[in-house]
Amino acid sequence: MPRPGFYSLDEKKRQAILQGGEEEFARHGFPAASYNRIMERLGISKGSMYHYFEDKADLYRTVMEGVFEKIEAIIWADEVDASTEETYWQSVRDIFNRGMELMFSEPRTLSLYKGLVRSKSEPGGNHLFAELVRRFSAWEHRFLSAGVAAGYVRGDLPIDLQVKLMAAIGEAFDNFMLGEQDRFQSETEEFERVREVVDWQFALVRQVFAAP
Amino acid sequence: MPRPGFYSLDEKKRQAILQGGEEEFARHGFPAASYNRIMERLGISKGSMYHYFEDKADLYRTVMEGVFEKIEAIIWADEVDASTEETYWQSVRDIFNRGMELMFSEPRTLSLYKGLVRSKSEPGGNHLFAELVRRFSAWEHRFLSAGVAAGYVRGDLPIDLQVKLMAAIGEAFDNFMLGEQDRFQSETEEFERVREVVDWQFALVRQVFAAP
DNA sequence: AGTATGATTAGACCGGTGGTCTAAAGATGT
DNA sequence: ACATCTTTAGACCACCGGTCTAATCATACT
Repeated sequence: MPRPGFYSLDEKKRQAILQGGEEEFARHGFPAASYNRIMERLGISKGSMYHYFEDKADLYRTVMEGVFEKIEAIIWADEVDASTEETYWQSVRDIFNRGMELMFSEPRTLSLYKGLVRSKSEPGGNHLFAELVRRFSAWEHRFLSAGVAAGYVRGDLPIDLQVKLMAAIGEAFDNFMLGEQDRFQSETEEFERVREVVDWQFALVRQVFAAP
Repeated sequence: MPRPGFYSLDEKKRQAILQGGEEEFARHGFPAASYNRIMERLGISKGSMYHYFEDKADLYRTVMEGVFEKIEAIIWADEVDASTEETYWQSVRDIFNRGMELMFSEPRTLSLYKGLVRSKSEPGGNHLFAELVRRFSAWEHRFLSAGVAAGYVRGDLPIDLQVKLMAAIGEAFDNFMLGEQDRFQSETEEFERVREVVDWQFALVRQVFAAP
């Protein structure tokens, strides 16, 4: 958590700091991001920065709070509709679509999110952000549980495993798209391709997680 | 590639260096591994080390060559038998079993492998080991292609995507096991649990990749 | 007005990182 | 014995995250 000094700043400066952090962390990921560089680019002295935040990880967590709220507002806006099997999978489909939109409207936000998810399996100080990761995956946990409870999602595999599988599949598709993205001539062409791949992803997810 | 100086060393010293690198890289992963620490623990001066290898990444690549050979020898020992659908999936199953054995007999080798696979999607200098990652995934590519050619593996998704999916599913299961591993009282108990989870994994892989 | 309190600054400093470079020592061939 | 080439140790560099000090500035209280 940020130190009190951070909250006594005016809104504008606070936003500037968070934005500066976002840029650096999105570009380099947490380990390679330079705290010194963030201060320099913001024109804030080291002393002040350590007056606002405990350390580099503290700023990172604070930045990720904002990311979390954005993603929560956009992707997880609606509750899952588990009234029928079709409405349930339609809800899942909606989530995928909103994720796709986010990829175009706020690629940096998505990049930050992915960086966090990736960090969970790193050796060394991976426990630093465990709590944050847990918060992020809580939603996925929630809508999968709802599916299991309603009998639409398979119950033969542990929920935790299914959550990890869902994230892993998403990452595989993301990486696949990343490898393709220099082939596109126009943004509309890219958009069409992304829509096709998201179709595949949704079909696969339904195939994998649907109750037999 | 190591400098000539490395190859003019006697076998014993060369092995000691590679082993020292293995330990450090397995414990901390490439980014957090300390090249200085490796030299200290080996009792080799910095000047010498830079006479043997271009840089930290050079040693890492060389270490990973050895890992690659070990994995190739153990896991990919036999060619896939695509004569019938059942022999094909049995081949896949064998690969999973051998991977499981490796997890117990040489956890460090597997840890190094996983560290490399993880690095592929990191921002920043991820391209450093792209060639290495390609070599590692070549085998998976090969046996999936054989499956597609024989009509046992689905052809509606690009092979590259399927390879990534296979790796992602493996990672998800690995992470799941990692989260469980402190619960076990005995090694036989752990072994039983691992066997169960690998059963799930194989069943899921067959479900996902089998041609419809 | 005077003074205390806290915010902010620049920058020295610490132990660590990967990487460069120099100068000496060791080995080798003639 | 001398010159050449290899190998060595370790000083040095810029950077990292983080600590600390001393000086400055602004605000608020007595």
